[in-house]
Amino acid sequence: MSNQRVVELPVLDEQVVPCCPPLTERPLTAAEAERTARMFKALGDPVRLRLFSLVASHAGGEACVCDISDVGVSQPTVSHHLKKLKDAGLLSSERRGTWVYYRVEPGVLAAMGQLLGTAAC
Amino acid sequence: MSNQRVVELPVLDEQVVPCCPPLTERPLTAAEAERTARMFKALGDPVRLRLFSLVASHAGGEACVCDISDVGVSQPTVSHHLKKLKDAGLLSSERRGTWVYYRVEPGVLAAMGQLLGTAAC
DNA sequence: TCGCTGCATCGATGGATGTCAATATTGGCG
DNA sequence: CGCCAATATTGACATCCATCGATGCAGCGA
Repeated sequence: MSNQRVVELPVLDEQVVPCCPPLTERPLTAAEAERTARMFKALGDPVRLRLFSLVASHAGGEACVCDISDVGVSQPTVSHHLKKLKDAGLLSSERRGTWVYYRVEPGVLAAMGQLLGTAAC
Repeated sequence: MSNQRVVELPVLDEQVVPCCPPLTERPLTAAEAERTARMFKALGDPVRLRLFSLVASHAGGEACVCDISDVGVSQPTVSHHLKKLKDAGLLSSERRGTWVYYRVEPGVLAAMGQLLGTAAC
């Protein structure tokens, strides 16, 4: 690292939570819509929505895959959907021994709530 | 089905706004997830999300199709997406003369906000 | 080291979906 | 009535996506 200017790195950390003003405030730009739609799309499947709510409502803020696998589809399918939720920035995962734990990425619920204009306490 | 027990008909009138407790409170049932996912799915396309935000943020609470058609796709595609948003219960439409006006179905934003747990002022 | 369990990845497949051009429909206006 | 503008519908097409069985891989315990 020969660069001595220490920038605040605003760089990478803007893709997870950070989206947009309320939908009712002004029209989304194409780019904003592109990013935001990914989150909605991720929750736009019944199985994924159930998985997400299973994780979100689980005690301790996290859930082992084995705790939430009973949603009526095969194990590979569950794994596939969890990956999608993770790719969309809604969940994160951590392996601990034999098991893998998923938790809701902090801030996501608030961010989506803000989009809907309901976070205006 | 010879059962004569008259149930309260929770049947038809529960499809528009009315969904579920916060995702963080308890896991959604399969049926709840099915209904709810439809809304998220409808917003899970960039073009639809832009159309929705165009309507939602438009002065007067409604927008003529001609006001929101500039989203980079053809006219039939715009019409197609508006129909989907309508079918999902997110928008309603009304024809006035030559033009058709779309508006956000009342309560939807609040309902989705509640799902995300952010309506707890 | 071997085998078992929990989870992820791969490859295939049927069905859903976004898109457009062409066409139909509806209403206003001469 | 006849034409035009604004939307909707139809039909076709390419792509995406949810799903599964088979397989891979990582930890754990015997």
